[in-house]
Amino acid sequence: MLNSYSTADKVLLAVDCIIFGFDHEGLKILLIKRDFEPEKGKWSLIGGFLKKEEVLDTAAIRILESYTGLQDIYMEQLHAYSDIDRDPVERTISVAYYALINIENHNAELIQNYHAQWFNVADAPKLIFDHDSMLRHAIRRLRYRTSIKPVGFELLPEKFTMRQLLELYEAILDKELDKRNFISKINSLDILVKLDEKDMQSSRKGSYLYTFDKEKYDAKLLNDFVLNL
Amino acid sequence: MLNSYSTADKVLLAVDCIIFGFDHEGLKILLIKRDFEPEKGKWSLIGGFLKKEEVLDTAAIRILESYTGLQDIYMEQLHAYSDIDRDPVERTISVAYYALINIENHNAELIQNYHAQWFNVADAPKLIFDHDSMLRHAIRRLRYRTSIKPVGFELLPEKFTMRQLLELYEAILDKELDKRNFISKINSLDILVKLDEKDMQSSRKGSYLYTFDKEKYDAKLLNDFVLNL
DNA sequence: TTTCCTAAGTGTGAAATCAACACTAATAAA
DNA sequence: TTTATTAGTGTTGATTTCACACTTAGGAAA
Repeated sequence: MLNSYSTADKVLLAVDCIIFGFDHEGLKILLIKRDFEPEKGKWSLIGGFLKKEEVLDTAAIRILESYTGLQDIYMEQLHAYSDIDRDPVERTISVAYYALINIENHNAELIQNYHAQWFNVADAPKLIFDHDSMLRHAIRRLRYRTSIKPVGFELLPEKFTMRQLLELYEAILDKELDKRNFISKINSLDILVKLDEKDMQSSRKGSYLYTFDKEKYDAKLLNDFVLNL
Repeated sequence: MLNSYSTADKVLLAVDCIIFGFDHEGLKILLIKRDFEPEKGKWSLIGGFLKKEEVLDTAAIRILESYTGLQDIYMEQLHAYSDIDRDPVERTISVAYYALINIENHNAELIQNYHAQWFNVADAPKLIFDHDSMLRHAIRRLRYRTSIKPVGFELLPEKFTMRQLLELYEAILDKELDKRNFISKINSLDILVKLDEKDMQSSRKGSYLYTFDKEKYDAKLLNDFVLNL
């Protein structure tokens, strides 16, 4: 009987988290060294099993915290991976989630205590199972998403300079952008507020700081505006 | 222990299929009347349970065939749904898939034998569980996808007129498109072949038939070209 | 056979957007 | 005071998008 709940197979359901971070060096990915078998000692995405009475979104948040100490990170669902032998121990389907976070906002020490570590996306080590393919997939999605909705909220400090925003986009898209064109496109979206304050770290002259205007940003988000960079 | 395979919960994993079809009346959705409890007799997406030794993509194809007789339909994964009580009988996570098919290419009688039925997307009945939300989500995805890659292969007969293609896009996007602009944009993609044949059904004058140039289409598909309609 | 009716087919110009491009200004350090 | 460094700022030509309307072909009807 096709539809019988009682005879249907049950499977393990895992959640894997693809955490992107950004700092002055570029776009990074957070990995952990597995401390259990199989593949103990190898690098891996942050993952764990879904609990029976738990929603996937929540599981992703819980699992991420349990392995890195990172709290309340908003993640988006990427894809469900179900190759038969993707996990050699037991048949496991994995739902991957991804997020973008500001590396500097999060306690580096804490993350280290958990044996998690940031890698430049470009030179991440080989990962276990099908995690490399998840990562590739997530990068593609991130680039695409960047062209539909502005990112930045999650990746930059509350106050940031135009240069930081530019570099963030360059890191995500992996290409150089024209400074003037970039600034005018961003300004035309009308989601940033220019502050009176300057950041004096970056140069003698100092550069103005901006913040996101959360209200305007949210209002615009509803209709997936396109940002052609 | 967080990582123990042996103590992790196992859950039922379902697959639900959102099958869009197109004919002269517009965009439709294929639904079945459930013939088992719970919600017996209500309209529902086509769904079933994943088998233990089965990949999700394959399960989607199998389940669709088992309920409709439709064979080898290519579907894309949409999203995994995991609300705790989404299925009142037992904790079930569902991975939704969607596809676009040409209604006329598929045996209407066969579909009926299985108690499946086409509905205009605009006036589909209320569906069980969270299927309404899956459907809304799928429509959004379909519209978005339309702007990145041309659809049509799956939805139109092998030979079709420009008007049919136009109407397909209008149905998916739910807006009117300018005939001349549409034609020149489609032509600029250079993926259609104009045949010497005319379709005489539609008018006295008759309109030229086209086919997709599969090779050119595939070549272009690789780099997600944007089609701004 | 002529007239009529219907949908097919076809091009242009104005407006908006995109992409390329380089110099001046401010300030701290030397 | 000079120097060195990054911030900040507009224009132009090219391209793309959008709005828009008349002619043509051919079957149907008279």
